[in-house]
Amino acid sequence: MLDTAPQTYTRADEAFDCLQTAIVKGDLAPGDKIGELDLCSRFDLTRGPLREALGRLESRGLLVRRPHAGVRVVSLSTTELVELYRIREIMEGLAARQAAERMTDQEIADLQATLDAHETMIDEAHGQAYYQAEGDYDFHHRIATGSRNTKLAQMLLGDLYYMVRMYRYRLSTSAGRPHRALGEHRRIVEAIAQRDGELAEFLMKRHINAARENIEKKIQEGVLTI
Amino acid sequence: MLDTAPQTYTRADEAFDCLQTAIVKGDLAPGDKIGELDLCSRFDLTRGPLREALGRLESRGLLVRRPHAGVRVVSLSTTELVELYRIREIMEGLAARQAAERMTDQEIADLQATLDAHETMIDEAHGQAYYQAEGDYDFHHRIATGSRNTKLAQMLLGDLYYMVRMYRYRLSTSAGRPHRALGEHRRIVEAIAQRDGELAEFLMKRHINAARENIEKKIQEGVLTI
DNA sequence: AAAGCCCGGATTGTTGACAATCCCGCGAGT
DNA sequence: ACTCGCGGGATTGTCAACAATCCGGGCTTT
Repeated sequence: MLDTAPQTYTRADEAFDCLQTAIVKGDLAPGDKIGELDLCSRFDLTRGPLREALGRLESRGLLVRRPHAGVRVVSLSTTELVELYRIREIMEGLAARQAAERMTDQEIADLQATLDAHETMIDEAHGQAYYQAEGDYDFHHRIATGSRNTKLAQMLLGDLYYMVRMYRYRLSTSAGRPHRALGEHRRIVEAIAQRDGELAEFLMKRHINAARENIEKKIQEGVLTI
Repeated sequence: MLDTAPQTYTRADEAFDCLQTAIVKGDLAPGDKIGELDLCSRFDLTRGPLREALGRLESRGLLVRRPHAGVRVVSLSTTELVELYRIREIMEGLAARQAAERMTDQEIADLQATLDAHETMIDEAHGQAYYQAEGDYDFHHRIATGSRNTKLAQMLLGDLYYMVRMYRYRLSTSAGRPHRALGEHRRIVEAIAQRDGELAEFLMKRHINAARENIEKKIQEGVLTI
């Protein structure tokens, strides 16, 4: 047999995925105290694998656990959310630079095609910010893996993105930003296509910085309450 | 009773700490395949808490696990080790900048005192690189926490440092570097004391960059074989 | 009346046994 | 002789019961 790929999928992995998506989608809101038995019945699991999954999620910072006192979904303060974007800024900047140096021509072509798809999606669905959010995630995902930096991709994809997405559904990317963000994406890809790592890094950092300022503005306006 | 502090220390935490230090100290070498029962008897644990700890360590990237096939200590390639330093460079740079903006005067004074202690330690123990390594860890540790950036500190202290320390004992910080490194530390602290975040970031990035070049040189010389 | 203490109930942490899966050495076939 | 397939054995994944610890309501006390 030549199915070297999927190995097997253990119950703990299942529990991990279920919980992670539940947290990201907002089914488990930040600050919620969640009982182990509740989770077991909800996802049809037993406590063994569940506890292993809880350990992993705690280690990634999505859950906080106090011994004998239960486990809660992490609740970021506004300053912590902003700090998260400061980290994203530098890490994605590095990813963009290394992606410009290392992505294959095929990967770059795919990336451009992805942006085209996003553009039609945005044009078709006015204000349907959901697709934009998913598209944005896809874009950053490809660059992270394109960096060929294992640990960097792991930290971005495994830690930061889930935490960002968990808070993003609340502010439902503001009206004007999708078009502007798409333009920024385009210019980043251009820099990558020209193998200009320095420029790609600069543009990516500015892109994330703009997103951060957007969020800070919303917080100050009181639109975004955490 | 007013012992609000230590809560309780669960067996899984114990397992986690034991394994982590065993990996960092080299008792469990990279690439080793480790059986669960071996670990249980070695640390006097049972498999439940152990598996939870394994999950956490896997999530942090210190272990790799294949379902039904056992768990191995992660083994970094030379390029992955170098990439790790690229990540450290930008993250510690950010930490230094934010530390310059946010550390208290008391913390800065303590940091300077720490450096004085390191200096006497280095002078006393010629070539005893171990203390230098620990001192270096202490220095970076203080700056990470001084950044007041929760997630950043968590990523540095929880993920990157353990991985770096795990490989550091092999190259036993080269002869000339301790003094030079101490000088670099001193200048970083000066910048922090003057609240010059930009300079602190620049100096820290250059400091880590030098460490990376040092390692790359060793690898090319064939001294450091992974 | 407000604050502090204590106890019962529920939840978490831990354990040992059971079932499913993979690795390794052996034999058969080419 | 080398490759391929196949059990036996060991190891991992999973489960359900046991023990330890924390939270909330009622009571006493000042």
